Amino acid sequence: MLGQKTSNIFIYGKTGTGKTLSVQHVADELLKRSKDSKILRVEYINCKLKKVADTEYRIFAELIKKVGGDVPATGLPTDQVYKRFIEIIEKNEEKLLIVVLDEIDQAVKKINDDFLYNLMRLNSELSKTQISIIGISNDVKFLEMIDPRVKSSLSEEEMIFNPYNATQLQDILKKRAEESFKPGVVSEGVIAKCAAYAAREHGDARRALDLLRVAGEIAERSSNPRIEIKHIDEANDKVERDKILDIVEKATRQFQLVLYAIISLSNNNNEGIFTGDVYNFYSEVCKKVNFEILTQRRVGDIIAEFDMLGLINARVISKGRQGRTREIRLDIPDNVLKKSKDILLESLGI
DNA sequence: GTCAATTCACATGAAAGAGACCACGGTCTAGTG
DNA sequence: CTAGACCGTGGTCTCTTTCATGTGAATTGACGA
Repeated sequence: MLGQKTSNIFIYGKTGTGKTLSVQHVADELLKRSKDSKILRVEYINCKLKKVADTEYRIFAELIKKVGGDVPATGLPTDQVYKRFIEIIEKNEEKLLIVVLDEIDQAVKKINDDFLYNLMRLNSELSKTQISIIGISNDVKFLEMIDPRVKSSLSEEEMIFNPYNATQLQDILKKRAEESFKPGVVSEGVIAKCAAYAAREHGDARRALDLLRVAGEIAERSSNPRIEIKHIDEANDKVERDKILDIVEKATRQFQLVLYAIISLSNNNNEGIFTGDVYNFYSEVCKKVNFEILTQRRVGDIIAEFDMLGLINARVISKGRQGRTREIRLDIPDNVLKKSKDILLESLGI
């Protein structure tokens, strides 16, 4: 294996299907087998994390940090960072560096695919070290949107991870339950229910485990010795609720203003509301609380982001002569709505 | 009645600016011998 | 003379604006039956 040219690998699979875990496991095994740590090095980077690796600069900066260099968070020209990376790699003298890029599709979407090309091209500039890339993506169409040159070399080897089905999820959950709960705490039915919830979310094992954990916490708090099905339901609610409230709370002022407008409008109107309505209401509120009014262009983007986050459901429709617009429907469950609104009111000082 | 052109109200893209943050190198200043 | 403070320049990043172009169907108006 060593000494030969290594392939790049491209892995595809939905979230929670064990891609990351498998890669990490394989990496560990490889490291174990190469007794001399000077030969091989594996670095893992999650491209989705904001503030860590969502630009070319930051990806290289992160890589440098991982291989033992130091680089400022900003201020250097990108090619400088690039050069520094090469220097450090050469100095380290490992034979092979495996770079795992998790959620690589996110990075390419945000930046462009040039950085991938640069990364591949690095091999020709390095004399002692070889770099091999493992790209992990949960978007199949990802390969279609990148540069053909990059595509062919990235997908030298491809692997696909299929979502877990309910039975497999049950197995995973059972194993985990044995490890972390005393026998008898978790019943068969509870696990089935848990698995069913997660299977609905395209077989996300992480979510299933989360659910079980939270349900355990809930049961414990109500000093119930056993986890029951209702706890799973509660846990599902809670996980969902926390996710939403977290988004609402952490959003910037302008996002909160737009969301407030949407919530207010959908209060007295069950039918869909439109971008124009939202913008008007939003402007009014801005005037009232003395905030700068953003352009409609920007507000449109903000609405689109809420759609991505799942707080609203926005569909582009054409109303014929009345133009094209988004039809927006709030997608926050009732039991969270009030709390969300309270947070907004307080944060905006209305 | 039918059909193509028109029109609306935005969506969507691209480019560029403002302001925050930061590194680097040069210059100035104060303390030291 | 030298270490540290202080500046100016040039870079990135995020959020935003400006300008430009795209778009799907209701509406309109011309046309032919």
